[in-house]
Amino acid sequence: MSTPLLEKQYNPGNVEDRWYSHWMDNNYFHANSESKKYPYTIVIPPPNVTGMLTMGHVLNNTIQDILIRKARMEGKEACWIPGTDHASIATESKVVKMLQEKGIQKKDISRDEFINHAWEWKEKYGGIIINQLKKLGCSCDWERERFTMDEGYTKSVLHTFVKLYEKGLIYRGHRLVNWCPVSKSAISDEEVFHREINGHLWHFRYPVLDSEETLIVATTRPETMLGDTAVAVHPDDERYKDLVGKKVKLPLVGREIPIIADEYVDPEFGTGCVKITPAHDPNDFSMGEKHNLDFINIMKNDASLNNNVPEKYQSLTREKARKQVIADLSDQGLLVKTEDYVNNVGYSERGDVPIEFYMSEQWYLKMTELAQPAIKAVKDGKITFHPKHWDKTYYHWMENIKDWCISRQLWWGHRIPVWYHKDDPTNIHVSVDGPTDPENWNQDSDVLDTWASSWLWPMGVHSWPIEDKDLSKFYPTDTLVTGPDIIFFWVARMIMTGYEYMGELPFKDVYFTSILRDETGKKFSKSLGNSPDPFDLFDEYGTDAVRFGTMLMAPQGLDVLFTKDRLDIGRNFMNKLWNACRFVQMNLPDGKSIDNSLVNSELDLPEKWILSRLNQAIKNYNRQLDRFHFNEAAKVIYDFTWNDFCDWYIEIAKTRFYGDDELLANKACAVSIEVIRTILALLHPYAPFMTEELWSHFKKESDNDLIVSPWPELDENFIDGGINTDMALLQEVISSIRSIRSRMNVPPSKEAELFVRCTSKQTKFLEKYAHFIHTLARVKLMETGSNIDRPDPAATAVVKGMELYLPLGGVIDLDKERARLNKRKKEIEKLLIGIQNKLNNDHFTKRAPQHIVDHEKTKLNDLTDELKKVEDNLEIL
RNA sequence: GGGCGAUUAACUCAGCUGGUCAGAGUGCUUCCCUUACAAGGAAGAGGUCGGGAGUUCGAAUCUCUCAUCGCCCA
Repeated sequence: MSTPLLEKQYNPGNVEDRWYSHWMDNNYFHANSESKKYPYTIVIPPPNVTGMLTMGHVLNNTIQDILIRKARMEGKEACWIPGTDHASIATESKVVKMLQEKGIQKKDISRDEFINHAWEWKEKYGGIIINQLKKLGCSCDWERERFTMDEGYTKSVLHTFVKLYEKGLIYRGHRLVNWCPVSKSAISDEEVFHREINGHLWHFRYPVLDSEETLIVATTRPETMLGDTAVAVHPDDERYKDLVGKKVKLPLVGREIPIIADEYVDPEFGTGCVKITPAHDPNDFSMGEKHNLDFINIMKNDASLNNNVPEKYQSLTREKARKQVIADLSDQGLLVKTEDYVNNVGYSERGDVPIEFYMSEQWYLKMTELAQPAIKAVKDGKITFHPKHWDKTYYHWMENIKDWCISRQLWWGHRIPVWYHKDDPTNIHVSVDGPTDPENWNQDSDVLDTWASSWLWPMGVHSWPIEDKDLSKFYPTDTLVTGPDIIFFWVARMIMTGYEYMGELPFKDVYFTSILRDETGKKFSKSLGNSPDPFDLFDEYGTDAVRFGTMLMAPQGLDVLFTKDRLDIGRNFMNKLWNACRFVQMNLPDGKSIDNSLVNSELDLPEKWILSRLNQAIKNYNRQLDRFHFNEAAKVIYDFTWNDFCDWYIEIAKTRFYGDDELLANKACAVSIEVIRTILALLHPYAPFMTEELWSHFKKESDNDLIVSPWPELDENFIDGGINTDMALLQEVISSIRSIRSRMNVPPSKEAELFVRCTSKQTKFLEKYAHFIHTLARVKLMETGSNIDRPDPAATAVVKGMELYLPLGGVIDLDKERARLNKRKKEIEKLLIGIQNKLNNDHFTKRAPQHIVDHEKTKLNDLTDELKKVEDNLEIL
């Protein structure tokens, strides 16, 4: 342990990259599928291949790293499989934009050319987030890194499609989809979010054919009237009963369309008379099917109007078309009124524009059957969600699951493995490798939804569908750590594929992380620009401090209001531990090694106490980690290190180091090192870099690097309630004296005298530890005993029946002293009333457990005694 | 409209199986550059645990209800 002296401050920049390379060079992250060790596996939620590290990634991946590093230290075959996904829509839109900047339009180049550009883009930016994860310290098995468009993974995806198709679960359907006019693709329900928009409700007059009458319809989307094929009223609505079966002449278009009756119409809404546009509204769509109406699609794929509307409106954007329709109806006197109206508009998550409901041919996957085993797995407790309450959200979605539109009108992604015969397009070929005579076939031009590839992740990262050692060793995985926002997209679907293909769950525990928000409660997002760049934070605070600080502030299952000020806690803690180590290192005896076995020799109270507290900390720490309470585990190690070890034990150890008893000093040294080594090991998963650096100064020669050192073992024998009580008494005595000194403004340099009236047992105790009292409270113990007279004037404190007197002569402020004693008196009286009420209650003494009753009795005695002493002292003043 | 969650000190939050004077960090006040650390040390002020009701010998904790805020779904 003759390492160079630590610097006064911890400098993260100097150590982080060095240790990461060292770990990589030693292959510590790699998991061996031949190993006899019990596996512990995590698959990373694959980030978007062209994405950048966000604070959300920091939170999420730190948790995974904590789990995997702990498992590794516990002697498991720890395997954390990293990778990225191809993020079909996101990547394609980035590539389209990049090409546009170069003056290239997507429509002007071939599919192959576009794909080549996309791969170039992926090669250029794809590695960034991986390197960022390395900077964060993630101990992933990089040899196992996967990308969802790797050759093998692609085979898995296509294989799945073929299997599901053959099973009859995949079908092609012509229906309304959520259409994003920006990416010009269908999107799933989950990719649509709703926004409240202050819009209008327009009332139009439609003339009834062969009649003087008119009907008034109300709509929030006037432009769609160009596609109306009916007007509907409620069958029981007396106002319109006579009109049902007649026709209206659609203004602007001139089409004659029927007036139909349907119970779906709400007579209370608007005029009770609604326009029906089956090709552009889901409700109208089903009504169209029911009443056999015409379906007139009036839009192109960018939501501008097509040739199915009068020439005047063709090619107008939907916004312009709306204005024009309103103006024209108004000119013809058919606009009755315009009301303000708040409606909920669906937006495309990716394009951030209102979606259209658009008729198109898409591939769908039937979900109900797949969902059943997945529901059961959670119900039976085979898969546990943390926090638990997410299971309700999960059940609700799963039990009302709808068919999944899995095709996307994009080029970047897994192309659907379906071929249509050139002579007869109804002749379909479905296979992974395609037809043997490809010249006679056209492949479907769509690609699969990205989630239809990432739902295979826990098995697809291996060789599935080929069984091999990796797959059998590392499937199922143990824990999935992800955000609750993708519970449907990803988590639920992985459980389905797990059961469908492996016949087994994909993971046992799912930990849902907090959602990070800024100080004002807004979600961190790129578009708002309110998310700090993690790398600025790493530079400013050190990566370990960011990791630790983030974990400390992330409560389970709640949102986190993130401010970087809160990382100060992390940085200060790292510095504190660094300096505690530095101090111990400075006090190592020159040239001699410390006999570690001294830890097990006969020890004095402070040493026994710190080892007792240490083992309690190990116990609590393990417990909090086992139940995925990462913030509370962080707090356990923080409190122990700072409050017990630094504030008390090290201060006591100083008296050993500066004293003249070499054996005591050596024992204190051995115990300090033992404690430090244990703290470093426990903290390593949270703060891998600094702990490894410190470990290199404190490890025994025979020790491995910390990352592969054993997890600290809990020894319950060290946990000793009696020791804790004794030490608490000593601490209370010292604190009380400090409090008096501070209250009376006694300068720290001045030593005071202390008289104590107490029992002979307490006398023994105080005399035994007089040295600590002297050093830590800066008083000289003068006299103790049952018949000590109170010096006058003196400040007093009552501690567990002991009366402490500090004769401070002129510095005593009698008013302050009286005020304080009175305050204490009131506190005690209030407590006593509470206790007496309990003890006078027969129900309490009869029904409460004996130890609770006994405890109340003890409290009664102690407080009564203290009250008397406080009162006595008040009287003297 | 349905579901989930939150409400504890000035701020941000812990508080597990109901029981041991309701805790932490930050901020605030006072003192201290004491030879590990001023990114530090010592002491201190500050809370009818959102309101109401109930269960219980006993409720921050369990139940109901109301209020406010947030999220998800339709």
